[in-house]
Formats: sequence, C-alpha cells, structure tokens
Amino acid sequence: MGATKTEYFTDKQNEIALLAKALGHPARVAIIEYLIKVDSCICGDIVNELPLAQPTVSQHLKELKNAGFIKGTIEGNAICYCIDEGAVEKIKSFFAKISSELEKKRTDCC
Amino acid sequence: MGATKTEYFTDKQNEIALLAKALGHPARVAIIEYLIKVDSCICGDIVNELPLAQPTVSQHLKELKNAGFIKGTIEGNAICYCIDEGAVEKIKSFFAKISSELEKKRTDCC
DNA sequence: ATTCTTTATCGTAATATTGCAATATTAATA
DNA sequence: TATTAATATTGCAATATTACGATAAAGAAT
Repeated sequence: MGATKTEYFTDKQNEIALLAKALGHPARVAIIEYLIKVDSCICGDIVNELPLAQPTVSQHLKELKNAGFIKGTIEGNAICYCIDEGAVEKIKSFFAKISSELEKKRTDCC
Repeated sequence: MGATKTEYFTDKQNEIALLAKALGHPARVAIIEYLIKVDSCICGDIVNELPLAQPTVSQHLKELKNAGFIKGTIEGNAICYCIDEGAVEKIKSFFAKISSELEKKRTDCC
C-alpha cells in the first residue's frame, strides 16, 4: 500500500489530478508565474529566480514537464521553457465548469 | 530536509499550491465531481461512491476540508458535505488569469 | 439500555516527494 | 582541446502521502 490507485478512477480524473498535483507546490506555482511574467519563453534564468538549489529547481521543472504543463526546447547550451497552453486550457476549463455548475444549483444547504 | 520550504514563497503562491495539491489526487477530484453532480450537499453516501476503504475516504475528505475546498456540517449522525465556493473561485480565477495572460503575450517561441 | 449506522482516529506499512551535494552531460567559447 | 556555462542525473536523508485494519465516538433506532 501507499501508492495511488489510479486504475480505480477515470482518465479524466487522473488527468486533472496530475495537472493539479503539478501545481501543488509553491515553487512550481512560482515557476509558472515567472514564465507568464516574462514575455516569451525564457532560456535560463529560472534557477536564479528561485530560492532553491539548482538540482531542486531542475527537478521541479521536470515535474512540470512530465505533467505536460511546460515544454522545453534546447537552445544552444541553455534550455528554453514555456507554458503549454493546452494544459492550462484543460485545468482552466475544469474549474470554470465546476464553478458554473455550482452557481446553477446553488441550494445552499450548508 | 524533505519538507516544503513554504516560507520562501508568497502567501498567494502557497495558497494556490495548497488548493491545487488538494485536487492532486484522483479520489479527491472524484469527490468534488460527485458533490457537484448531486444536487445540493450530500449527507453520507460518499464512501459508497468511491472504490476505497472508509478510513481512506475519510482522510481524503479531511484533506479537502483542510485545504478549504469543502465544508462539512453535522446532520444527525451523518455529515453534510458541500463545496466551498470561495475556494473554487480562487483557483478558478488563478487559472483564468494565467490563461488570459498567455493569450495576450503569445510570442510562440517554443 | 443495547444495537446499528455513520464518520473519525490511531497505528502502521508501502510508497512518493522534497531538497541538496556531488557528479555527469552537453554545447559554446576561448 | 581545455575551459566555462547551463542543465540533468545520481544518491541519499528527511518528511509527507496513500491506504487500510482495528477501534473509537456519537447520534439514531429498536
């Protein structure tokens, strides 16, 4: 025991959970915010922006990449990172849907 | 080491991370979806909806509650759970903002 | 009062995450 | 080709999460 039982849930549920989990750490929220703040993709620089050691940042970037949140392309000896719009769209519309459903059936029993 | 260095990040970043983390497990996504699907708040029933043992579900509910995602009120010997609209609004607007910023400055370098 | 039902908590095992020093890799540059 | 710069990987310790059996707690029903 100890491992998440992904096979018990739908693909959609697992996908949303994966994306949400990717942003379940303040460093990764900070990375996304930084990628947004800086116009265009950024090559390098991310390590200097965060109060964490380089291997730790590299690991967080890897997790964001694995979740599909960011893309990285090699640009000389640096790597250019940017946000994957598709991923943002997916999780954005999940919460937008939840929010609108909530408003529709506001029965306020609690 | 091993613990998240929350003190290095802003309150806002930690708040978003906390909410995102709460939905970083398919069972918790399923719980939220179920609470939405069923009109009004639901008293009981959640355990039977999920393919997990009762203590596990209870733990997931606790985490959603700690993150501020759901509220629970005692209703006889059952407990009535419902979604906290404020939390949904917060994370919804975070992703909506990310999405609109992305569209604004779409420079497509990757 | 006893039993049933519902939910929470405790204890514990398995696994995952977080963080970093040390090291490797890879490409640009001198 | 050595050196430098940027990023990744390895290895490991500390901590957190996931899952569940056993048990507790508390109100409802008999």
